[in-house]
Amino acid sequence: MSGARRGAGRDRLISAAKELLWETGYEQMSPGDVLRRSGIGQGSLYHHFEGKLALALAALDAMVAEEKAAIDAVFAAEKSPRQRIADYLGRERQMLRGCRLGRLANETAMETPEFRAAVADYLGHVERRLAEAVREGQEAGTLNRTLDPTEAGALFLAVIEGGYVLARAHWDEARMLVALAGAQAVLRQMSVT
Amino acid sequence: MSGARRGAGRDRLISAAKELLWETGYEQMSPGDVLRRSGIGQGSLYHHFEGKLALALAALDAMVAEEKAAIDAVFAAEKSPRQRIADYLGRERQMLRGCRLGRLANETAMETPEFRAAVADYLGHVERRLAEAVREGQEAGTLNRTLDPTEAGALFLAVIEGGYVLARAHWDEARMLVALAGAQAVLRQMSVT
DNA sequence: GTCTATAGGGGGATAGAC
DNA sequence: GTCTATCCCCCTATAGAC
Repeated sequence: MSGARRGAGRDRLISAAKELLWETGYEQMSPGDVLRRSGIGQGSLYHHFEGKLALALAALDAMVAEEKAAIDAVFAAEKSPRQRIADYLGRERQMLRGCRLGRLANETAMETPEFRAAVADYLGHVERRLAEAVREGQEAGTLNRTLDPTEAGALFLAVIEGGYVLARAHWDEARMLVALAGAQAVLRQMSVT
Repeated sequence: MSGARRGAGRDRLISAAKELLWETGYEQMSPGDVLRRSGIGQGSLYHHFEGKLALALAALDAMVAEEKAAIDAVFAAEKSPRQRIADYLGRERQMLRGCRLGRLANETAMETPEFRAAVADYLGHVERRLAEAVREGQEAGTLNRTLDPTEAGALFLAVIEGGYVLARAHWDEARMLVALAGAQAVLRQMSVT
């Protein structure tokens, strides 16, 4: 009773906000949209949250947790370092929708510290997992040292995030796939065996 | 007189719109903002343009023309292919502001064909220049063939566009610079001499 | 905790004088 | 071609009944 359980209304608001943040971004997401989509009445939003921003931050936190967990599954320790990176690169994606977190990078809401921190948290997590895998592979001798682990991690992540931009700009998944093929070729070049 | 000359008012509106599109994006740019910044009165905007979208498209076209010209200067033919790519990668950038065109990739206005086409035009132009340089270098024997020209062009562009996302997310230019260092290392790996 | 009703403000656009 | 005045709608938030 005491704070452990949260009402279904709150959760439905967060679910709707998560969908809308991905589909339209923060500025474009109006409280009215959230209410219509969640089927919840006007005042309830302001019972559970201080306002639109607080709701978005709650939704963002949930998205970050989900995406970090999905990333950790891709980077499971039992795989070889090279396989982890290959799986991340070749992962299934809804390319035309854009990265759930990265697509928010240009919203004015990024000026809000907690908002920006959530996006940075996710991207930093992926980048660290990538760098970690490269370092491990180099130490094990299965990846060569042509690229610095940190630089390689940033490179691979940037290709993905930039690939989303290309796919959306041309409205064509193939534009991301070409960039991805370049990254995969780089990974092959790094592979020793 | 007959259509050759455009009033100063129109140009000032476009200038203000160009600034605002870069600073805040399209959805966030209100006609009121444009008017305040340009110092022009209410009705004049609708004398020169059908509405906000038409103004933004005119501003976009101007931005694309400017940026393509700047890109063509970077890819001047008298440079070696490798130098052209290196100059593009190492180009001075306002990393925290984001790519003037690429930052619009996630706006809902991208659903408007002319809007999306402008962004795609710029990005396609850069990608072609990059691929062209790689192909030329390979034919001249100064770049090896570890990467396909098309894939390399997409890779380099995606790293830049993704680098902007990383820099903005962490609010730290260094995050883009690390990814860039990775791309530069890849370019070095491709260099024969 | 959820609802309906409502309010203030600004976004996007138009009217019409000068 | 430029200006001021004005309009309608929706965005964000609050009030208060149930």
